[in-house]
Amino acid sequence: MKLPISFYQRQNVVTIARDLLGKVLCTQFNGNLTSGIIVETEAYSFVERGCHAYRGMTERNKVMFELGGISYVYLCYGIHHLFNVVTNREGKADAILVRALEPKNGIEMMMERMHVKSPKRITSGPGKLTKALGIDRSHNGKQLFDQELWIEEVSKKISSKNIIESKRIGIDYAGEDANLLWRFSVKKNEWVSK
DNA sequence: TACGTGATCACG
DNA sequence: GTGATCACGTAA
Repeated sequence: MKLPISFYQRQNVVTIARDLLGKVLCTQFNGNLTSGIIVETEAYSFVERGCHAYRGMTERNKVMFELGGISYVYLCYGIHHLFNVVTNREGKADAILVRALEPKNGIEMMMERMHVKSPKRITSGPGKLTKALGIDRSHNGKQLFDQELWIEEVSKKISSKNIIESKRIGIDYAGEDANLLWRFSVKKNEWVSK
């Protein structure tokens, strides 16, 4: 079942980042379904320095200010497309970076997109999973309740004792806010990024 | 540890 | 316009 839009429109981005673990991120382009179980996320909120929206709205981050339930995809280091889920109400610019997946459907297609012959660590990192699922900036601002890009709920939920909290990666510029334990990952899951 | 890579942002 | 910066990944 696709997650309802109300899932994304709650106000606590940290809670939603935890809740996303165990959900399934899916894409379907030209009939090719690819998906993976979300095993690592990071929360970002406009109130703290780690967030792109901290200094207000720009051309790049404007979709973060829209009502939750859409994607925010941007190019990082000139090479990698990073996929985020926009949450909260209009004007409250929060988002969750999806950092790693455990591959589920369409593994052959993912290997083809990655130009590799083995699925080993094929979706273990935020730049890699977008490439494996075929996500790029053309999907920025897209509704997460549609035919090409969505997130599904599966029966089993990750219990809180199996969730590891840690500091977010690669935001040294954020000062004290870099110490927030807003990165969440599934304990002992081999697909978590290194 | 070092660096490729190009859009973006804050200057003027 | 321009230059510094960057929510990564790979090689070494």
